[in-house]
Amino acid sequence: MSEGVEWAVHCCLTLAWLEDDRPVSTARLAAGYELPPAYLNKQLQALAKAGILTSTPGVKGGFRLARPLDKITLMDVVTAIEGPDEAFQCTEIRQRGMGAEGPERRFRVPCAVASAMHRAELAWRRALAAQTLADVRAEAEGHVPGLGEGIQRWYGRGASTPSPAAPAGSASAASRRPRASRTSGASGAPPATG
Amino acid sequence: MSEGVEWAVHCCLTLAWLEDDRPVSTARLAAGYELPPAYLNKQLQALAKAGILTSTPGVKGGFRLARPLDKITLMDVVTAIEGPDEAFQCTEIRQRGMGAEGPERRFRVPCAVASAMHRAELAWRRALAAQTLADVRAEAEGHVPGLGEGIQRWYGRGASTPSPAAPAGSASAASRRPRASRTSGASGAPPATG
DNA sequence: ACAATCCGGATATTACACGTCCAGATTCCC
DNA sequence: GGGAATCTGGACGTGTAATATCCGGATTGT
Ligand code: SF4
Ligand code: SF4
Repeated sequence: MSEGVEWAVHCCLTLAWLEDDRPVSTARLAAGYELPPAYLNKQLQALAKAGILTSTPGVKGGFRLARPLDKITLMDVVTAIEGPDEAFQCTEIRQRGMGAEGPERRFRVPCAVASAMHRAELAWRRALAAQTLADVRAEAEGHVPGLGEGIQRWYGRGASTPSPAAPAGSASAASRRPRASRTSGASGAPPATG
Repeated sequence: MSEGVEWAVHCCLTLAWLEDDRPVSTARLAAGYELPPAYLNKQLQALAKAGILTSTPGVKGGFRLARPLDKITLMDVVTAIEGPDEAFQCTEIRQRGMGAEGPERRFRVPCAVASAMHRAELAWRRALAAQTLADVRAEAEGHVPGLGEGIQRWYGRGASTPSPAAPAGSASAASRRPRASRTSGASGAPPATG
């Protein structure tokens, strides 16, 4: 699964925590997590095309949530970023080699391998669709009570002026951080934050 | 998911359908599905290292099932080929940018995003672990009754001599078939065979 | 008018799945 | 014993897709 999913979930949650219907630009969302702004913009565009975010152009434009968090499931976000294809893609190797003789038999009958994989995929998708971003937000706030306020403070919301300079070090040495190698593993359990 | 999973499942089922404890070489398994032999060998080695197959070297060597089909789950095969990593890998973007201030808070508390994704992954793994290759085989035979006998015939089993020449066109124009493009989609439902 | 922003495509870079090849070890058959 | 067939494990090459950047165009606020 591409890391764009993680970015997308975090951006949606951030937009919700701001509790503010003013749109937030790609640059500011990217600075909040030190992500490459141009690439993050691609993911946000995908979320907008999927109807999860709405985008407004112009100098005070940006992105905002298209609907409340409890109407956005994790399945929505994953599908918007990853596309609709299933993980297991059948290559029809069964029709090759010893199965490539007469087209008489083995046609149109459902495949046991593919349908077994399909059942597992369905279980995954159901589990994703059963969890809304509101659930995730609630669980996160249960772990870290001050979360929303901290984010609002970092974004300078609450003050009517949109805070001319970014409060912290802004975006500087952002990109070129090679995604943590999958083999190295490092820490095991689901790590910090919420 | 890599196509090696499909190859692995088909090879295990084929070994079971042969109803014969003589090992089958990589070359013959590859010829049966027109797969690149050297690369299929890599997948079979992974299955052997996972304890699903046993390999015997030597001129009459090859691979055979290490245990009966009803003791091999789809989860076993997928893990053997794909490795143990979860699909969603957290990059800890939460610790960057606005979250990179003091190490005092947000440490060691479980992550809501990661654990939600983890729950979905667990559902997928449970669904895979609940289906054994024996189930898949039974479902396949329900769809195409003559399956096992046809495979045994193609492999020349039943005749005590291991059939000096491959019955059909053997392996010739095997590889270089670009895996069906994921975007093209083509047919929708789980396709033919079993 | 100008600046900030989104939009969408083109392009570059990098990681990894895919595939080949080779030297070594083991076993079978003559 | 010698040769052939096979597995083993690693190095290597290849091609595609994920990652990342860039630019021209359109839209909107000041
Ligand atoms: S048996 Fe199923 S998984 Fe295998 S090639 Fe046929 S359709 Fe694909
Ligand atoms: S909040 Fe969860 S998913 Fe996001 S960076 Fe932290 S641990 Fe990873």
